[in-house]
Amino acid sequence: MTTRRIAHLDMDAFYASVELLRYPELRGQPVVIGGGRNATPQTLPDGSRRFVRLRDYAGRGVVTTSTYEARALGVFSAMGMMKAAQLAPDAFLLPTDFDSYRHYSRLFKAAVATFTTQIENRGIDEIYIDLTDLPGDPADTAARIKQAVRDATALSCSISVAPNKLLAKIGSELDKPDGLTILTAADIPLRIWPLAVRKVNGIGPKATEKLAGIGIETVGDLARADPELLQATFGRSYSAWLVEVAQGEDERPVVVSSEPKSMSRETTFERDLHPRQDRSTLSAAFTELCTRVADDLRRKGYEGRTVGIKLRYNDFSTVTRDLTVPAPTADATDIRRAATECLRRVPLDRRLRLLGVRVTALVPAGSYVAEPIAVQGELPFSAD
DNA sequence: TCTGGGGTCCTAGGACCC
DNA sequence: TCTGGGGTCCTAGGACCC
Repeated sequence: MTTRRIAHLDMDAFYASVELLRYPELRGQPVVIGGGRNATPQTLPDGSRRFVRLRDYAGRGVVTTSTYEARALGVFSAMGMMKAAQLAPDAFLLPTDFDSYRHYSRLFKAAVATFTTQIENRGIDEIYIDLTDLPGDPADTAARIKQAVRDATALSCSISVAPNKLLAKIGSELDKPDGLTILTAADIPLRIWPLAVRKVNGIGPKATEKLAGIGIETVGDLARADPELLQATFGRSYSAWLVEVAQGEDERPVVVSSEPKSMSRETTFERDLHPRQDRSTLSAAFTELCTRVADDLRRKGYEGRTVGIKLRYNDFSTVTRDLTVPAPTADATDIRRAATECLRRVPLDRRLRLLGVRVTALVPAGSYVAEPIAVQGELPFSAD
């Protein structure tokens, strides 16, 4: 078996870096991307721009991303905006502009595609690349890819080349920003084992806490852990995966194409809404969500058979309900009808923070062929 | 003034079928 | 008497990722 050469490419502070292309005067400043439209800078009559400071922002929401200068002040992705404002009141705030980020995402992916078709999308700002069958030194190829991305976008990225996706993903974080990291199996004890388990893609907050509970803080601790104890703590499947992770093992292939499994829209309200007192507001929002999901489905050419809702109450507890309908649909009215059925099965006695609508069990539009309807003679019982 | 929005994958129980 | 077993679908929840 030959050793694979898998690269992970991660754009550096992607959203923030795209914003700095548009607002170069903010370069070198702590900048936070988040906020809604009320974070949009104003252009003054003299042509200069007036930016919103974090301390002036009022509202719900979390930090989407931040520049390295803001991170130095302790402001990271997913942090509540209010907490971020306490840490960095003078930081500049900008609204998220997904259209722009998608544009630059297409540009950098097209640049990489001039090297190979063996690319796996992992969201808007990162990809895996299988370099195994490309001629030449993988480190040299990675350096050329970085340059091609810079030429196409004026943005920097970090790349790691490793024997598998697990290690490549970890590696691209080791030398950020503008990093190029080569990892081999020999690097595992020296460079991987000292890392906190949280650095592993797939070990999140909950697993990190449970691991800490049995004295495991680093990947090295995990490598030395008793497999029986891991199994007792995490179950068979996840513990087996943890054992592989600790050895830097990962056989997952680079998956070049995949079909979407679900499409959804959800919204967090400016203030919590009461199902009765705010009935008309909620109803309008509900219809809007159904319409947007239907539009997404149509635009991308899919239909779905399972319609679901998601409610988040004012205490942040979340419930979901779903309903499978006889034939797939991308129609807003059908979706709303099914979603309304779901709503009937959920307690509506408290204020709602969030409402969401989802369609799953997707098939390409038009591919569905109806099941023949059973005729009476085939029923297992007499109809009369 | 805690805690977004769009996803994937996994688990687990019950229904239902053979 | 004592309680098959495998497979799939549906539903609900949760962990995790970007």
